Amino acid sequence: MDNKPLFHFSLPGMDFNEDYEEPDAISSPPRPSSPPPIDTPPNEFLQTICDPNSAILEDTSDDDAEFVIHEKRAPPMKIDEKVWGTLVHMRAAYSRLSIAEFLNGLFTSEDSELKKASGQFYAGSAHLNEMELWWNACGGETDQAMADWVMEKAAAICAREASHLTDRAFDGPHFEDAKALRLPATKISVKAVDEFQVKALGSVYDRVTPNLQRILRAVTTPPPGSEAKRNREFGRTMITSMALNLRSQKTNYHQAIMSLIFWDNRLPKRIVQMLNEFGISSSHAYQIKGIKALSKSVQDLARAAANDIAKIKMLPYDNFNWMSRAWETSATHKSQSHDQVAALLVILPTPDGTDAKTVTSIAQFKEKRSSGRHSIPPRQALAEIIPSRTDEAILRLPPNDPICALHLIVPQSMWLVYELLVVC
DNA sequence: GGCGGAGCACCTCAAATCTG
DNA sequence: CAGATTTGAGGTGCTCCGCC
Repeated sequence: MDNKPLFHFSLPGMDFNEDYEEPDAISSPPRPSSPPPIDTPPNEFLQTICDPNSAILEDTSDDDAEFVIHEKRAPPMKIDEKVWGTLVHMRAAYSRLSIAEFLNGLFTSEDSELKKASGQFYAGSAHLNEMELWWNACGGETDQAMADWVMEKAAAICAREASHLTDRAFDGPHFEDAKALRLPATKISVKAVDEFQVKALGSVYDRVTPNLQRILRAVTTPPPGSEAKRNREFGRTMITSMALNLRSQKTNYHQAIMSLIFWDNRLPKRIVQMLNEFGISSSHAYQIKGIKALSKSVQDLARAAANDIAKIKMLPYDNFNWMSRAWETSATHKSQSHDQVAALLVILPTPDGTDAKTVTSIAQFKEKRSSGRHSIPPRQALAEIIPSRTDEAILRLPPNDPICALHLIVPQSMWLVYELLVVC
C-alpha cells in the first residue's frame, strides 16, 4: 500500500526524511518547551517535535525545579515556526489529511466543539483577511477561476438587491421604495411628472442597490487623466433603471418619464418600441395611455384653478401668433410652434395687501371711472399705457423663452404671469 | 383572481411614389 | 399632371402574461 503523504512542504535547509515512520495518531506528541531552529536538520527537528522519548521531554531529573528557576525563558516562537510545527504534527499524526480536508472538516462539521472553534474564527472576521490573502496569492483579477467565483457571488448579491425591488418586493426591506418606482399609465399626473428628478432617483438607487452601484461606479468612472467632464451619475441612474425594468416591466418610473419626453419630442413609434426593448422607455401603448392620463390631470388642475375664488383668472381666447420656437404643448398636438386660435387659462398672482375679490371687483372699476379716470391729461394717460423700461427689458427675453410669448399677451404693466395652464 | 404592461393585429390617414 | 397605389406612422382594442 502506498503511504506517500498527500502534501509535501519544506523550509530552507529542511526536508522530510522519506524513511520517517509515522507514529500512532492517538499519541500526539507534546509541544516542545523551546522552538526548533529553522535550520535544524529534519531528522533532529522531527525528533524534537514528535518523539515522546525526546531528551528534552524526558528530562525528569531532580534538577527540574532548579531548571525552571534558573533557565532563561525561551524566546516566543515565530508564526512560521508555529505553523511549521503544526504541519509537522499533522504529517506525523495524520499523513493522509490534507490542509483542504482539514479546513473543510473544521468549517462544515456538525460537531459542537468544532463549530465553536470555527465560530471564533468568523467572529474576528479573520476569514475576510484569509480571502484577501488567497485573492492576492492567486493573482487577483488575472486568475480566471478566482474571478469567476467572485463575480458569481457579486452577481448573486446584485440580483438579490434587484429582487427586493421587483419580484420579491412585497417580502423585501424596500417595499415602499419599490412601490415608488412603479408608475401605471393611468396614474400619470402633473404631480408625478413635476416630482421626477434623475438626481433624486439616483439617491434612491444608491440607498437600495449599494452593491450594484459600486460595480457601476467602478465600470463607468474614467481612468485618472482621461476625459471627466460628463456627469456619470445620470448615466448610472439610467443603467440601473434599465436593469430593473428588464427584470420587471412593473418597475417603470424612469421609463415612463422617458416615454413622455420622447412623445413630447415626436420620437417615431418604432424608435420608442426599440427603446422599450432596450429598457430605456415604456412601450408605445403605455405612452398613449400615459398622455391621456396626463391630459386629464392637467384638465382637473385647470378646473380646480378656474373654480378657485382665491385666484385671479384671465381667459384669453384669440388667434395667438406665437413667436418663433415658442412651443405649445397639448395632448393632441404635442409640442408645436404654430399660430392658432386657442383658449388659455392664466392664473395671475394676487398683489400684496389685497385679494382676488377686490382686484376683480366690477365696483372698483366703476369707482375709478366716477372719480375722473378719464379726465387725466392725454400726455399722462399715454405715459401710463406705453411699456416702461422694465417692460422693455422683459420683452427682450430670448425668443425661445415661453415667458416672452406670454408677456406679449399679458402686459407687464398689469401683473406677472404666475401660472399657465393650457386647456385642451 | 385582479391589475397592469407589452405584444399584436388592425384601422385611419397622409405623404410618397407610380402610372397612364 | 392628375389620379391610383403604396408606404409608413400614429392610434386602438384585444389578449397574454407576470406580479401581488
